[in-house]
Amino acid sequence: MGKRATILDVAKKAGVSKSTVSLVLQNSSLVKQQTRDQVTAAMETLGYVYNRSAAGLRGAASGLIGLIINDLRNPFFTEFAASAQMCFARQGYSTVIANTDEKPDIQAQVIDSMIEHGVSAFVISPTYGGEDRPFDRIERAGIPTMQVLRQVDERTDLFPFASHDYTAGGRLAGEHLIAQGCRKIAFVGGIEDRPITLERMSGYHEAMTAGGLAPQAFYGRPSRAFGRDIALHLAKEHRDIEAAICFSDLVALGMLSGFAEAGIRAGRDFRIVGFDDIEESSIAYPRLSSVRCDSALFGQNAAEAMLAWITAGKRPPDQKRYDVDLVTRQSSLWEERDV
Amino acid sequence: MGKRATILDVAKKAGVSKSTVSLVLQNSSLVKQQTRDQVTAAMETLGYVYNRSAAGLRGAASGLIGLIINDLRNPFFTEFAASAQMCFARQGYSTVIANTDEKPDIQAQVIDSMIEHGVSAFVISPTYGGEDRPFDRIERAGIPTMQVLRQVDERTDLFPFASHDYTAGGRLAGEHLIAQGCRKIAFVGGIEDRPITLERMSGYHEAMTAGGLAPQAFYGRPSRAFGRDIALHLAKEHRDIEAAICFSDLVALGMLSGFAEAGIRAGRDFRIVGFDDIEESSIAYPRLSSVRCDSALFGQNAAEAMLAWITAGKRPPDQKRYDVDLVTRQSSLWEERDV
DNA sequence: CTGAAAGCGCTTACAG
DNA sequence: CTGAAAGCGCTTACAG
Repeated sequence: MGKRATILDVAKKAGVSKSTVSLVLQNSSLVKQQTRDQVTAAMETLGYVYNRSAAGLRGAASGLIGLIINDLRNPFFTEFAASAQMCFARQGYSTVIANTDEKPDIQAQVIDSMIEHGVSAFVISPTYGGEDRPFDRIERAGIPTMQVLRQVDERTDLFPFASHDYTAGGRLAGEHLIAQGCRKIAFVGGIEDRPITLERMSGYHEAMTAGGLAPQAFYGRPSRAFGRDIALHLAKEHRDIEAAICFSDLVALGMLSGFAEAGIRAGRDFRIVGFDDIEESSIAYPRLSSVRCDSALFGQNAAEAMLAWITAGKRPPDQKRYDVDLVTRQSSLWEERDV
Repeated sequence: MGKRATILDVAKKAGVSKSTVSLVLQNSSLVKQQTRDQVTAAMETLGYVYNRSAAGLRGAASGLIGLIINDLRNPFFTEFAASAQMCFARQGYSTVIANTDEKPDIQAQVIDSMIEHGVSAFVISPTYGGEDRPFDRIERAGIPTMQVLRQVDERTDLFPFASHDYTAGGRLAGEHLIAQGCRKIAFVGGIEDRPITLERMSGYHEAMTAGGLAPQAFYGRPSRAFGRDIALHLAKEHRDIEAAICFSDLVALGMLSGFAEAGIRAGRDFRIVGFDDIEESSIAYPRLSSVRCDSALFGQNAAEAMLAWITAGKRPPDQKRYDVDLVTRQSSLWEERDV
């Protein structure tokens, strides 16, 4: 295989100095086109590949973005991560991704490791819990960092936060179900007292209060399995409840499955609205109504915000909430023509 | 924020030479415990972080693994990627992940970029198609590389291939449905003529031939949407077909949804077996029978094989097929007690 | 067990 | 527009 070619080899081949080669690499306008072409040709024939370690040592940006996700298996986060990664890739940035699986110690380890690798920026959907403040290491390293989807560090002036306007989403869902004539509407899923749960519920509370109705919550893991279980539970013990706003589509899809099992017709006997609008929701049966938080778009927005920060120095605002909207489908407004 | 501490600072603080600090970093046994402790303490108080760029320049392994996935949004691959990444992380390796979205040009770009970053190894679930052989750049760079789940380069002596024993899985599924008394059994989903489709079908063909039955295939994208559409199609045009083996669980889950919509009771009126056994299958309604290809375990196995290669020089075998088994659930063997 | 020295492949002022 | 020189923070023989 031989040794990898260096800029010195390229310089010799092209008949210029190595500084010139370096300048070509930076796309500097100091080099005239003809020289540039010679150098490029030499790189081509030598099979030269840029050595980023060497560049990094001398102070150049690594072109590596650290993307840390609390639960990469959840399609909501997968979609976000994949979209952000592809947006970074289009701009020539590579993305180091790590799944922390909601474990603070893994998150701490992964952050340290990425700092060692010299990531130019962090985008983190963090894990809750853990002893010390997880971002302190990052702060010391002075690496631009955005927290997304979950805010765990209050210093948003240091670590700007971006998420969806969940409160508005919960309100839209609540108002919609009330407009459908539902009175007993439950909120299903989400870990009690977590910020996201509180946000998603707060809009629901507002809508219920405005309608003079009493809210009611069934907390639990935001998983299909929980949704299924709660549907079976409601079918047995709470036949009075007419509708549910779910913490996430995963929960809602699980409820769809559970109601099917219990012989209850979702959309008719029981109305359901999910949260997130993942791809599956639009083809489930019945089609699932959901508060759309466009993950793909959000991933792209977050990536672009970060790129603007590290390339143009434009720090994102401390807090940014992206709009959501309600997509109504069969599960909350069955009509005969849908059959 | 000040400048980041270097080994020189640590050495001064600990009252040793910088070589000693470096040795401590390598966990060398040449340094006695007391010295090691002093150095470690100095690193602690200085907030020293290891600079991998510098180390990489001097020839040390980067500790970076390149993981390239053709479709990161598909839970089958997400599960694999997340599991492999976490396995690498446990051994102190960071993982650069890229989703190629089945696009050969993105794959080529991503490979180049990762080579620049000096990844120590590649694990690739490649994209089909594209002009030139995508692995040639890797070969020149001499980076250990495994192709997983899809074989696109015939040189498995250079790029060992690991996957599941799909043929056996198809056979198990076929034999099972025949044993259930089905005669007209279709194969649904998968792009025609792709190696994986051929593998998954071949076992089905074997089983059908052995049973004196005629195979029949409906090709298509391995998505929920396709499964839903084909179920609606079968319900209208092919009421004679009694059962289906699906290319993937995604297709099978889509069929479940489509049959529910068409008023056909999956598991009773029509039997279905999926492929992959993703998490959702065990809680879908009806519970989906599936050929289990344990993605999480496979991801771990692949990661461990790669780690053995780069740390102990043990190259994986040219071809490795991991066993699969059939998990039978309601969708293929409904019985009254299941109700 | 520890220290002094060279060098990995780049980038960055500084001259010319 | 291009060249010579220094140096980024490590690792690696080589002495001691």
